[in-house]
Amino acid sequence: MISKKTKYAINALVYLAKKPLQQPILISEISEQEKIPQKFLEAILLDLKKAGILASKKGKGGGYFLLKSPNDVNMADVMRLFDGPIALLPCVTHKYYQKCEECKDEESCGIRSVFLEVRNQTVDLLKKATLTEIMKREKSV
Amino acid sequence: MISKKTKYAINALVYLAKKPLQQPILISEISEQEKIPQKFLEAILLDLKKAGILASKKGKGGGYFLLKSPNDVNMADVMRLFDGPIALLPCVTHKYYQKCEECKDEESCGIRSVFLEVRNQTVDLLKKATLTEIMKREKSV
DNA sequence: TATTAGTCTATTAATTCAATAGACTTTGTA
DNA sequence: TACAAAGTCTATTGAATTAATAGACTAATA
Repeated sequence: MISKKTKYAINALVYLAKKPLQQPILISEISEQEKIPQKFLEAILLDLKKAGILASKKGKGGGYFLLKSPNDVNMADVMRLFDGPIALLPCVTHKYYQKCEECKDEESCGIRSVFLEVRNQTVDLLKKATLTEIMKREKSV
Repeated sequence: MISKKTKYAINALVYLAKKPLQQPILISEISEQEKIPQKFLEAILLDLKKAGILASKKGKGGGYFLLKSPNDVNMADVMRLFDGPIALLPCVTHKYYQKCEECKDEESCGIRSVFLEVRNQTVDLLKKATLTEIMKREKSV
């Protein structure tokens, strides 16, 4: 399961992606519309800003807006930002790699082979799932 | 990430699958060979027994052995047993289904659509990953 | 009947998750 | 220029989960 943080982040991003470019949206608006505790949301948006996905404007008339193109924001990146690795086993991640204690030879490990395949497929799908793609899927029903 | 419990369970199952049918294997042996804390392993094996995957024999000459055929034990079932749902979102699981608070219409939700696809692909792969399959992959390198 | 080996219940330490509180800083505008 | 709006930062907390440990109990075999 992904954390609430990640889910909230995705909801907020989709919400912002539907607004006009560069238009600052209040945290309080996102919080109310998407039913996300405001203080919690503040931290999330800040992280998304630090990651270069969002930008913000302070003071009156301020708020958050998408910095990256909705085409360039995918679910794999968002999940990694908040939940860490997507892989189900540490010996199968790229950035957070950790060797298994009990494993003699990693290359010939049947368990690893299975979970490597799962990871690759999942990452593939999540990378294709951009904000644009998510909005497209919404409309098509 | 899967829990250590699940990982230990898989390691223990693969270990048992390599032994002769019906031959009871000591908990202590599995614990040592697979580097799993013995007390922790006891609980795991008990759960696998309750799930009908393993059987045990008490007293001298006792131990655990596979009850199901290695062909019928797959990673999806094992993961579900210890870690619960495989899906990344509650609105996309079968048995643990929960509606999203903020979602107006589930059928047309673009986020859900993405994560449903991820879930289905993952479950597919994990169901094919039986103990037999894992052992086959080990040899093939 | 002693010994071996699995079963059961309870507890604990550590970590992570989700949320909250409050003070601080920046900025637009009256 | 001062006030109010709105984002930023640091700290804390409660709950839940994970990983592991301890110890008493029960069943089976030689």
